[in-house]
Amino acid sequence: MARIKTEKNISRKDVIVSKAAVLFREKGFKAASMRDLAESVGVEAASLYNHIKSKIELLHEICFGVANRFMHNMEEVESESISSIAKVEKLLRFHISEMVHHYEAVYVSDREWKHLADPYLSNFQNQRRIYRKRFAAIIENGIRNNEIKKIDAATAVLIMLHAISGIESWHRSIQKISAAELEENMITILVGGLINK
Amino acid sequence: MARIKTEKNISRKDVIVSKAAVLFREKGFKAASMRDLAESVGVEAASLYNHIKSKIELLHEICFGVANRFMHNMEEVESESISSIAKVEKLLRFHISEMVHHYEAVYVSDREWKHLADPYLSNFQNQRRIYRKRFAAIIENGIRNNEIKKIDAATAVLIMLHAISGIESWHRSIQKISAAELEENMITILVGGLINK
DNA sequence: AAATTTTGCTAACACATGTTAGTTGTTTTA
DNA sequence: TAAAACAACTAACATGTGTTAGCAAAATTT
Repeated sequence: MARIKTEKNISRKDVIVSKAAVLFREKGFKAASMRDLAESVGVEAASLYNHIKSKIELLHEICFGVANRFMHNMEEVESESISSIAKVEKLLRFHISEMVHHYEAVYVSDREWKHLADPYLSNFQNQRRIYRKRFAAIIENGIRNNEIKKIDAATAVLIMLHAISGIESWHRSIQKISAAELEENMITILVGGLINK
Repeated sequence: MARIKTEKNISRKDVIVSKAAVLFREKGFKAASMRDLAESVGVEAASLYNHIKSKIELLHEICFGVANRFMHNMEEVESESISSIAKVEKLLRFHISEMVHHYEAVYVSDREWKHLADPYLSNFQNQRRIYRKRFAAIIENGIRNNEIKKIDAATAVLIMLHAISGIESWHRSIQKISAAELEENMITILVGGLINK
């Protein structure tokens, strides 16, 4: 009867959620079974239910954990008194950093949220829509004061957010450039495409 | 005993594959059941097997159909005698157009290929890697003759391909800008970020 | 019109899945 | 150290899954 190992301030539930993120990223939410997860945790499937309510709860935890971090950052950036381009750059750098350092959770939140069930699903979609709107508002501000090219702000947001999710391929690639280099390259291309030269 | 309706030159199998693409896009490969598919085709689940070998065969058809179209276009673009930037732009416009007009299939091929089984899986991954390499080679060429900024070509490819997959959000959005407008915006931002001004 | 092929149906199987019940061992608390 | 809480186990269930077998009707070919 080997227990799930935990460190200080990390509950057994946290361990399970984090292993779930790895598994969901690898196989997708539907294809990953509770028995798979149990094996990766080192326990029988039924034992997981001493710590969690259901499989879908794991997806909630992952998705909303990520969404909350992004929302929090958005608030911080909005409140700063810097140029629109600088705000965009800050948001992008945060996205890149999250994708690099919390790869599994961010990836799962990005790709597997469809499997959430209402009311969580609507809630999540709402948060996303609001986030994109606020991102777009920053760009529109930049367009108004001629920092940024006259483009459709919503399209720009869409491009940038999805571009960053491409870091997935970087994660998997064998001969990676460094994370710092990756970040600079992405900023160069993405912000470079916005600036009104 | 109502038959699956077909038009000239469209086999019943084609009808099934195309309905499968819609369903797989909507729910994901694993979550979409053969009974779901049967219903959307207007037939009992078992009847599907008069036309296809297995569920996974549907994914093969979708993924390789898309991959082949892209590979074919790559060959065409490579053979033209135009600038590197013009080649990149042509490739991007093709991607955008495919995403707009064959939304479901392209989306599924992009997101659900993980569920392919070997040897198809390796084959598909290979094709993708090769495609990206050739795309990167075009960019590297552009860097060498100063058309394009000095950036990591692989990162640029990664950004652009993923950026385009963001058209998914455009497809779902309620108040869309026109497809043509979308295309111009994307080209402006993506190619604008590359050009060595 | 007869023969053959195609395409649909019902029924069923074998298997994997998420989850619960009930029990036993292990930690923590009093 | 006894009691209470926690966390693991085995067994099992209900349901959903992809798929096959066998048969009937419709279309196509001869």
